[in-house]
Amino acid sequence: MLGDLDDKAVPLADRVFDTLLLRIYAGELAPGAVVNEAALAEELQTSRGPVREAIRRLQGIRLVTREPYMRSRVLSLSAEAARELFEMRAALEGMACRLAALRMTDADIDALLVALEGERQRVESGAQAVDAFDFHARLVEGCQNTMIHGALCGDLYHLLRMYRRKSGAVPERKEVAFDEHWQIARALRARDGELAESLMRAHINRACEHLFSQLLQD
Amino acid sequence: MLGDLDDKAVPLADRVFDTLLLRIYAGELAPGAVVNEAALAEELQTSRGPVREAIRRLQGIRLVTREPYMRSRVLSLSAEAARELFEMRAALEGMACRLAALRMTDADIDALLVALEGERQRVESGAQAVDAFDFHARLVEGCQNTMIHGALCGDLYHLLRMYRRKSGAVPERKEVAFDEHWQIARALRARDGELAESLMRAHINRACEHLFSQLLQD
DNA sequence: AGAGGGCCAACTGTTGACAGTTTGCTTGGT
DNA sequence: ACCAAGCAAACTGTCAACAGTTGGCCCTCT
Repeated sequence: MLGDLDDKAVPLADRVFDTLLLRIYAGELAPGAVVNEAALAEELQTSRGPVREAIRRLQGIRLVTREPYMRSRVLSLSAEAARELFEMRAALEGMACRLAALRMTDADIDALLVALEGERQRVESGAQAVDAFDFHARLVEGCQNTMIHGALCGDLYHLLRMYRRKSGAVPERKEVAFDEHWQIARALRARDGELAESLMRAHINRACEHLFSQLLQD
Repeated sequence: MLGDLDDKAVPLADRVFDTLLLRIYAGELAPGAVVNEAALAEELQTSRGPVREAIRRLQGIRLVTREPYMRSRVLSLSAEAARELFEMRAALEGMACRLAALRMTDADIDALLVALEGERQRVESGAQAVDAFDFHARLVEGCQNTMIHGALCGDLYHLLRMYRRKSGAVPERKEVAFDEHWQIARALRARDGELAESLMRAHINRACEHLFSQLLQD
């Protein structure tokens, strides 16, 4: 009863969901690929029930298509959908930024600035920056709106990752992104929500254009 | 082969989903009420499979809580969650408005103005305005972003309906709402996305405050 | 009488079999 | 060679039984 601490029962469907999400991230389930309940069930050593449930959840967050009786496929990425994704992100993350400027504590903002400075040194020293520190995530948490947080860090983030993967790993935008982050942080410090929002929107628009330029090289 | 046009097979799970959604709307499944798979299955003359799937979909759009092995309940409404909902709506619908100002055709905007004028006459003549004409829905379609459209007319709309129900039927805000709609439409006509967005945000904020004043009367 | 622990009922999670629909291949006709 | 109808395999949807977990009831002990 001492080494038996895994007493939190995790439903199979949840684990299958995580597995499929990882496979989509890894490109193992590439965009457009069919998602077969029976095949996955056999491969993952389970029955079709949990697999079906996991697929339905993926359909719920739009990572997999759904059409009754027709086999579902991993979402295929289009430039049009990417545009929509970034427009939605600009709307939500801009608002998150505005709210964060009103609601984050001084201590939180200071901590953010410190982390940003650490990031700068890491980038300058040429070390491969660990992505562990995520400026955007901290900001979105700072807005104190779980609904916006859930949308940005959930559904939208999954989609964004798919596009990032498609256009190859992030190539040399770290320095310019850092400057833009720094500007936003200063707006937060000045409690200027209006400015913070428009800076964040511009930042996201530039990221969008950058991704498009990568995308159109095919 | 002529009267046999219902050849679209509709899965049971979909119909159960619609049924449950309607029951939540109607208050038959009130906020906080437990949602029992077996009981619903028996009542709806089906097995637990489709019912389970429908519940999982409701959980996906946050209308029902989810916690493994624990009975799920219809979301209970809080003032905090209402604030978050309106903040998110302001972000998305504001952006939709801005984009619509850029993308709607002149014809579409004219049609919107005509419909708005018809609405005005209907309101002035005292006739119970049919809610069929929805200014917001038209606008959101005009932004040509299916992702934002899906979020606003899907998940968020379901939640909004629950709050509207809780605070009783819309009491006398039709005229003032009409004026605000008119202002927004004029901004669209002038192709002023910036103005249209801020007008829409203000409009939503006022609706939010109005709902809060109703809500706090308990 | 109140607190703590163990049992039972009800519910959720999982499984394998069965039913209905789609898809692509085959087959016959032109 | 091409097209259409039809057939068969594969897949999704549905079901009923079984396994695992939770929450409340009752019983005991202090």
